[in-house]
Amino acid sequence: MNRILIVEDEPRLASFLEKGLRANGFVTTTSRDGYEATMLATDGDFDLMVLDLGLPGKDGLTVLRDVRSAGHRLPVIILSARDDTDVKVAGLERGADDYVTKPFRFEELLARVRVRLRDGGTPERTLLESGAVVLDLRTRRARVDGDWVELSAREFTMLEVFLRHPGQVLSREQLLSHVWGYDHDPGSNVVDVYVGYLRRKLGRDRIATVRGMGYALRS
Amino acid sequence: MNRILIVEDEPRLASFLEKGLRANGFVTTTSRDGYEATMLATDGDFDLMVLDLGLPGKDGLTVLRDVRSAGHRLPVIILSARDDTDVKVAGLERGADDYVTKPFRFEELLARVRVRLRDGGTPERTLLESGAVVLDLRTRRARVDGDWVELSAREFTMLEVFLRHPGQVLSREQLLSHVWGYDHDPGSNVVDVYVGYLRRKLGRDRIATVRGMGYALRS
DNA sequence: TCGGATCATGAGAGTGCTCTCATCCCCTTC
DNA sequence: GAAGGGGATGAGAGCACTCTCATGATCCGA
Repeated sequence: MNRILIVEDEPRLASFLEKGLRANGFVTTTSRDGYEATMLATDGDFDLMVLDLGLPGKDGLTVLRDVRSAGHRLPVIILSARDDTDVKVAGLERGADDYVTKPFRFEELLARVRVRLRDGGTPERTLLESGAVVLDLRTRRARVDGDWVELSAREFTMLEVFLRHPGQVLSREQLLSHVWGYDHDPGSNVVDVYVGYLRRKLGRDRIATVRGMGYALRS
Repeated sequence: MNRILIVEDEPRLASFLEKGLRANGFVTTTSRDGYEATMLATDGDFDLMVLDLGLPGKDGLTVLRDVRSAGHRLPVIILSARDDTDVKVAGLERGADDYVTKPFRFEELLARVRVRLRDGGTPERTLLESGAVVLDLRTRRARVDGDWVELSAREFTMLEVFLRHPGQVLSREQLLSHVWGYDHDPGSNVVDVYVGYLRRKLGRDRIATVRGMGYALRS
């Protein structure tokens, strides 16, 4: 029986979270105030905190910082609005374990709550990076110079291959087999096309053409 | 430095696996024969085995069974053809840890290899079931009476909600908020439509209509 | 500088997913 | 058995993704 602290000021969303988590067997306590939330998280024995960043009064990130600096290691999942991307990154760097972007499906939150309660110690590797390019393996998005970019499935896999072979020149055949599978038509120029797509999204110079050889990610 | 035993008779695929795994820092040994493979897996100190089911001579499943009955717990990832579904299930039940369906992208295999090498003890929960319906959380497919069914993202989430609330009657509002999010238009009949899609795929009688209340999964 | 090889890219076809809308069906109740 | 409400479903719009093809641009060696 896991205890979850919900920190959310908007009544409709708070109730949505309470109902959903309780229906799934969790015990919840809700606070709509940053100061109270800090006390509860510090004093009470909660197993996890769901924390909205957009609180009036004491800000969510401040709550997080205070709880952490009091030495508490309980897992924290942040709820943030879709567009404050810098805040999100800052949240993760300052000690949040995960985040969900509003508006979200309940099952999405639930899955992350379960993950964080399951493996107490193992923080999953969700970020791959090289230079100014960061790839979030979970959300399938990339961050380039601080801006988030949405990627399609193919684009994502291709960038993942580049990031897992940093600086290396990858031939079209290698990319084909890694991204498309081992029995794909070798006459296709689909690799070129997707390099083009990635360049459009990541920036022109991020992927270098090595004439006669293939492509390489610049770092 | 992890050692991987590749058991694959088709030269092209064997080479594809060798190259890919080596490029990612693994040490590989390849065997194209079931008898030799059993010996290697039993004697040698491998950290993981990639095992093709479609071997000539001694069959892959037999290899797996023999290795297991010799008391070895090394992680085994099975490669199987797309359509022998019963074999696949049987493989998992007889002691394989994971499987990949041919033809596969290399990154897919790689991800699973990494997972199996990371958490030595924790078998991830990847199957949800109720009665004759089994949902594979990883591949986003459902098995109904032994047949695999492909699901779209929405269909998948919806079935997941049903399976996580076994036998329970779920209102349209509950389904809307769980599957579509908390701020979705309540006047939509999209829930009805997706129940229809699921029925088409799972079988007419799998989801019961409770007039005036909502829907429930039959078990 | 010229020409061929190599690469880049716009256009567009095909597909699957999601959702709305309107109509049809069926169940219940009187 | 008729009426009304709730549910089922076909049609189709809109969209994103994937990939091919053809053309245009660029590079590089002779």
